[in-house]
Parts: sequence; C-alpha cells; structure tokens
Amino acid sequence: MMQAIQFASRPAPAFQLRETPRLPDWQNRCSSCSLHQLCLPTGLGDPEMHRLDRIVTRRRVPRDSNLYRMGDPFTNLYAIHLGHFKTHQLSTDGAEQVTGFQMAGELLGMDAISTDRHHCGAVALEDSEVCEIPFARLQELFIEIPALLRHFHRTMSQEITRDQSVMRLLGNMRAEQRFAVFLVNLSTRYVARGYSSTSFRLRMSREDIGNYLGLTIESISRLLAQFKRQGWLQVDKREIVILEPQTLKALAAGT
Amino acid sequence: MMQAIQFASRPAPAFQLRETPRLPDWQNRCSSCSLHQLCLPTGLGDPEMHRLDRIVTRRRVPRDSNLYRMGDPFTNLYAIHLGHFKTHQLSTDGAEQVTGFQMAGELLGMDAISTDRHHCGAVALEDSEVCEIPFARLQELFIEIPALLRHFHRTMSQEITRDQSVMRLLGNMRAEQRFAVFLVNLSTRYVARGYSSTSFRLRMSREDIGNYLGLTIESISRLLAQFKRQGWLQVDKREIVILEPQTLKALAAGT
DNA sequence: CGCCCCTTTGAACCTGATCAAACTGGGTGG
DNA sequence: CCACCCAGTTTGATCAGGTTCAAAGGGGCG
Repeated sequence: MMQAIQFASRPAPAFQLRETPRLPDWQNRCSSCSLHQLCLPTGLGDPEMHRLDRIVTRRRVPRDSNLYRMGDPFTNLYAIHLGHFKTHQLSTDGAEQVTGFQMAGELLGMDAISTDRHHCGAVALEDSEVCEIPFARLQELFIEIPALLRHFHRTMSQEITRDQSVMRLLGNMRAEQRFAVFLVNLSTRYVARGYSSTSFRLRMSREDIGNYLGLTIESISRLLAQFKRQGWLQVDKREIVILEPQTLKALAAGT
Repeated sequence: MMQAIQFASRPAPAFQLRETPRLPDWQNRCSSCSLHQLCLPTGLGDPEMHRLDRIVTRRRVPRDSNLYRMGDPFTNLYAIHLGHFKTHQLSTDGAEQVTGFQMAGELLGMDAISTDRHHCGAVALEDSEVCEIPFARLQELFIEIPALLRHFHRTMSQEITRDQSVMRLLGNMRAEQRFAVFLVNLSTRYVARGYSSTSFRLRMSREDIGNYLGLTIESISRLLAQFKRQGWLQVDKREIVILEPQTLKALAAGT
C-alpha cells in the first residue's frame, strides 16, 4: 500500500487535445458506429443520432498520453471509440489510485460535472480514439431529446453502481477473489463488444492492475502464477486465455 | 474481512412506505426547508421550488427500517429531511458492504436509475424523515426547469467522486488514515449543516463503521482507544469530541 | 549486444484479522 | 429493587495474508 508514484521514465508527452488531428466528418457518425447500442446514443433513432453527430468531434489519443488530467477544467465528455483508458487519482502525498479501466463505448469525464474540474485523470493505455462531446451543447440536446437524457442518467447511475461494486471488492474480498472478479469483469465486457470471453489481452500493466485492486504488483504476479498453476488460466505476458471460466466465476462470486 | 451477515436479533420490521404517515402539506415545502441550499432545489428560485414541492411527499422512516431494499423496483428518489441513513449491499455469499452514510440534504437512490432496481438497500440509523420524489415526475420537471437538471447532474457527479474517494481510501490507506478520513469527513459535513465541527454523535454502530472502512469491529475499537490515548479525541460511547482537528486532518491527508 | 523496464521469485516482516473472553449499560421480568 | 440477559463493545493473544525488501530473470528496442 501507499505506493509512491513513479515518475514515468518515459515522460508523459505534453499532449494537447487542440493539436490532435480532427478526423474527417464522414468518419464521424454515431449512426455508422458499431458501438451505438452500447454508447451514449443507445436507444436513439436515426434523426436524433444525427443531431448528436453534429456536436461530436472524433480525436486520436496516442498511447500514454493524458486525455485530461486531474484538476483540468471540465468542458467535454469523451466516449471511447477505439482503445482503452485508465482513470486515476493522485493524492497530495504522491499516492496513486487507479479508479477504473475503460474500453470502447464507455463514457469518460462524468465525475467532473459536479465541480467543473476533473477529479481524476484519464490516460490512454494504447493508441485510441475518442468522441469529444462538448457538455454545454449536450445539455441543449437533453432538452430536445428526452431519450438521450434518460440514457445519460442511466449511464451516470451505472457508473455509481460500478464504483460501489469496487468498494465491495476492496472492502470485503481477499486477493484471490479480487483478481477473479477483475478477470470475469473484463471477460463480460469483451463479450458485450463481440469479442471472445475467454481470450484477451490485458492492456494495462501489472502495476495498474495491482493499484486498482488494492494489491501490490508482486501479489498480482503471484496470483497469475497461482491461477496458471491451478490450470485456470494460460498466461503469456499480457495475453490471457481463461481455461476454467466456471471456476473463476465461482471464485468471483465467493462460493 | 468476509464478515458474515448477522441476522438482526431485532428483526427488521416489515416496513411498507405506503403505510407510513404522509405529513400535512404545509410542512411539505422546499422553500421553508432549512436545507434547500444543500438539497435538490439548490439554486432554484421560489416559483421553481414551488413546482418541486408539488411532486414531493414527506414521509417518516422509523429507526432500523428499510427505506428500500436491494433489488426493489425503482420509482422514487429520496432526499433526507431529517436523520441519518446507511446504504449497503449484500452479496450472494451473505457478506455485507456498507457503501455510505447519508445525512440531511443528501439524495438516496441514484444508483437505481440504471436498471430500475435498487442496487443497494437504505436503512434509517435513527428515526428519520425523507422527501419522496417520484422520478418520473422529476424527469418532467427537468425539461421545464433547466437549473434543476443542472443541479441534479452535479449531484450525481458528486456521488461518483465521493465513491471514488472511498475507493482511494480502501485501496491505498492504512487503518489509522482511513479512520481519520472518516472522522474528518463527518466533521466537514456537519459544519456544512451548521453543526459543530468538533463535537458530534456517531449514529452508526462500530460494526457499520468497520464494514464501511474495510476493517473489523475490533480494529475500530482499538483505533478509538488509540486516538483517545493520544489525546486527539474524547470518546464516550457514540459521542465524539475532536480535540486535535489539525492532527486528524494531517493524518487524513497522509502527511 | 547491452540497456532498461517490467516481471517473477524468495524470505522476512507487519498490519490487521481472528479467536477468545471479559466488560458495559439498558431493558425485562421476577 | 435486584437479578438476569443480551447486544454492543473493549481488550488480549495468536495467526496469517499480503506487504516489503531484495535479487534475479526476460524481452524489446536502440
């Protein structure tokens, strides 16, 4: 615990969103996006999606760059179009806490609404693309498109329940169960996106996983070795193959 | 950890909201409520507050009764008018996780919006009163009162940042720091409500505190004893007097 | 090839859990 | 009124899971 922050030996590039390429408009369509049933426009018809399209800008975010940092003023929400992110908080004493890993279709930045400043930072775990959504303009659309508002509320509420599940994980579970929950959770989210439930690549370092789960990097390493030894997983670097999904689910459920 | 649930020897009364007294209308006014600058109508003018009044019903909630249970269908949000609550999750294996303690002016039930079912239960820690807010009707008001919608978004966002702070607490801090954070947090919230920052009564049991902080009841007891021994606190049952607020704040900040 | 970062593995240690028992105060019934 | 009971709490002793410290292994990339 109390993991001190390591100042990245590869220093975080001074990434400025306004300098990043804006992709051409024709690529910039919710209606032609494979994620529109997972993402913000869930449940909208074509005309409404079109109105959303008009306020959204697609941006590239290079690996290891900050989409936003803790304390940055809040102007935009971001929907992940492609890639993976982590969100994290830094406390004054230099300790980091990873608060989540996000993948395509998920929304970033909702924690910033309350104070108009970001309460956590978001870092791309690989080269990624986001849809930048100016919150002021989104608020205008809320009034005109009730279904959009309703889905936005569901999304925020989902974020709350997600965070509370992590609280249960950190408050109640031992290391083995935490790690099983982590793997099963990733698996579930990949299935929802049409990927394999049993075979995927971890986009985050052991350190990030450990930090997220309230464990040290050594513990994560040992857990991976143990799960492998038991025949529940194949592990090769960041490539994971789940061999015993039922066992992992049972572990995760605590039974 | 893995605290098994204790089935209350005082069995939870089969409390039904619809049977509880509805207080007379004249008591049922946001505009005459001392909390309106903390609660949902923050920032509204008198006419808007009046429209909110018309959809809100004040209800009594006896101590130890469930305002709602995990899994209940979602129809209302609740603003606490008087008293204190805890929210908690129960997992299939019988473990409890207390996800928060709420006091006057705070909003309950936002986690239920995403699935139309409550993801945690809310229990009154003392005889309390809530303002029941039918969510369907609130949604209608959102369209008509943009300031209300904006404040609602802030409130949900605040809940997210609050939960993420608890994640940091559970993931990063040792027992002593967790407990200091807990006390400082209560103190801060009481100040915002016009009460003393240094002298208050814990409304929750040691068990609830421990569960919330990811510690055992014995640890809480020892921490109280230690803080007392150090001269930082006076403790008499649930009555707390903070003698060294600066020390506690420093501990909480990890410095 | 050699450097560096990430990861793995081993051994000792420590914090907080667990187990056990005693204490407290409020409520009840004799 | 007192004896008893019971839930909640305190305190002590032991235990163990996970951390910490240390060192070695493995890949990727210049």
